[in-house]
Amino acid sequence: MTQIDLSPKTCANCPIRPRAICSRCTADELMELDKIKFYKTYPAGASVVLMGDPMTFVASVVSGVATLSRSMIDGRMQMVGLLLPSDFIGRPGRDKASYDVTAVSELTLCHFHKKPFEKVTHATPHVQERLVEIALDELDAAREWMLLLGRKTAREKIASFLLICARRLGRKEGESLHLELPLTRDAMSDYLGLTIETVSRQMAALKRDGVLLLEGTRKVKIPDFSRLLDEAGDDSDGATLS
Amino acid sequence: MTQIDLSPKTCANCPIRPRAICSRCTADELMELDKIKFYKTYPAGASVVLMGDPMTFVASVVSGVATLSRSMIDGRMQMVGLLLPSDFIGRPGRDKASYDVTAVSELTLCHFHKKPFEKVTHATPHVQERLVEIALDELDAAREWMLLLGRKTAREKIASFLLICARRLGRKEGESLHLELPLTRDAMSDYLGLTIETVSRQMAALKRDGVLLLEGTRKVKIPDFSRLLDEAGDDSDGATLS
DNA sequence: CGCCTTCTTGAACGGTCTCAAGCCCAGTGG
DNA sequence: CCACTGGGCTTGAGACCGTTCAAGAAGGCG
Repeated sequence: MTQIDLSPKTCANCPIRPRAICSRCTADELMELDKIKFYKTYPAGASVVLMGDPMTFVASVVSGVATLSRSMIDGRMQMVGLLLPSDFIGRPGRDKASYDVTAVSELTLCHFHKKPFEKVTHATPHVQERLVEIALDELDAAREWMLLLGRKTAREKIASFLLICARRLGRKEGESLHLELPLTRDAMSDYLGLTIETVSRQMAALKRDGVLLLEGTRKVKIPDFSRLLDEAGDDSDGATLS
Repeated sequence: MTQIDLSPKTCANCPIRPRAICSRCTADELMELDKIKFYKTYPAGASVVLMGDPMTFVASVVSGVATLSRSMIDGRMQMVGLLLPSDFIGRPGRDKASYDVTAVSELTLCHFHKKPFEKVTHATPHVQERLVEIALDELDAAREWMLLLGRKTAREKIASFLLICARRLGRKEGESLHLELPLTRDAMSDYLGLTIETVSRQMAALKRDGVLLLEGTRKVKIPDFSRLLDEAGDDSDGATLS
């Protein structure tokens, strides 16, 4: 989980450029952004911001995994977003955080001070444009998740989660698909609106039924991808893998 | 529910201007938009678009209520958005509908042909800017809803729904707050991730406990707003009413 | 009036949660 | 080497909340 990247951090060799907020930027625009950016690495488990905190920056995930979550006064919590490399954190035009952001693995962010970022935003339509796309993509993901939370069974929820992970993190090896889960069972339960016990039981059930193989608790093999699709209950949105 | 508006439909007397996609536009920009817009009214119950349909337009809700929903092959469905006047439908840059859009009351939309709208979007930063805001607001609402779907009890779900309705549709009359529910029990159940029976039972329970009064099935009085806030389980986000 | 549709109410079932142990494994210290 | 510890995970038994199935009430409208 703890990968050490010794290469210098510059826009030129940035691994997330193709999908990030700056993907459409010209060389000139990149230089503008470059002036106001800074990198920071958080250890696993660290809190990046807490709901209600003043937000003085926006950022892109460069490496690692973070979660967005909301919680109720009595402690119940629901994860509302999973942030993987290239995902964007923060909202221009709002000065208080609407969610808790937590690093679940070692996490490196590319920060922009918010005020200057907003200026750049107004001046460069390419950033604004990409921001609309990102926001609308996240909106689609959130709504997909609403269907999962409101209507899917525990088993379908687990299968859907594996599907999402497989699409973004999986690697084909021969016939089957390998992936390493980015979350603990506990975090999975927060994501899926379940308890940790139910997550554990359903993982066991899917294993028993041959939908997946487990190596340890995090490494998963999917022998038959279409089987997983069925289990997730989605009306197959094509795209076997990116 | 069926209001007939005989006034001529023009941007000049548009009731939703302050919040709509065009709210920031200058007179010149409005004229550009005016060229590519057209109004259309749908009867209650009509389908506006179905998931997967080609989307040739985007639109704003002028009057009436519409819902966004997704459904699974076996018929389970989850509402993922409630569209009230001034809300925006559609997504520039995508040509297939991601959800079903349904009119739940008589519904009037202000349509823009998508292609020309996208051009205007690129040319006028004010529209782009407002689009980012709208998308991010919807994202916040969707994530709030995820907390509700994943973690709240049936009773809390009903109370939260009433709260949302009260905030956007309620009118103070003396001490108490009056509002007319925009949805049937059935649509409420789709929204809240419940069954219609549970909705009915919990409405009855809230009535029994004095949280609300019912006149018929749609007209609701809230004698004590802060009581409703408690029942919803939210960490009071201030804003008693608009 | 009868016939819709919408809503309410009741009884039984079942999926998920709660509570409580116990397992596995890595790390630590004797 | 072992014993101990703590975190993450699994497993079991029972309770509970919301669903399912079924019937009936309340309007709206011919």
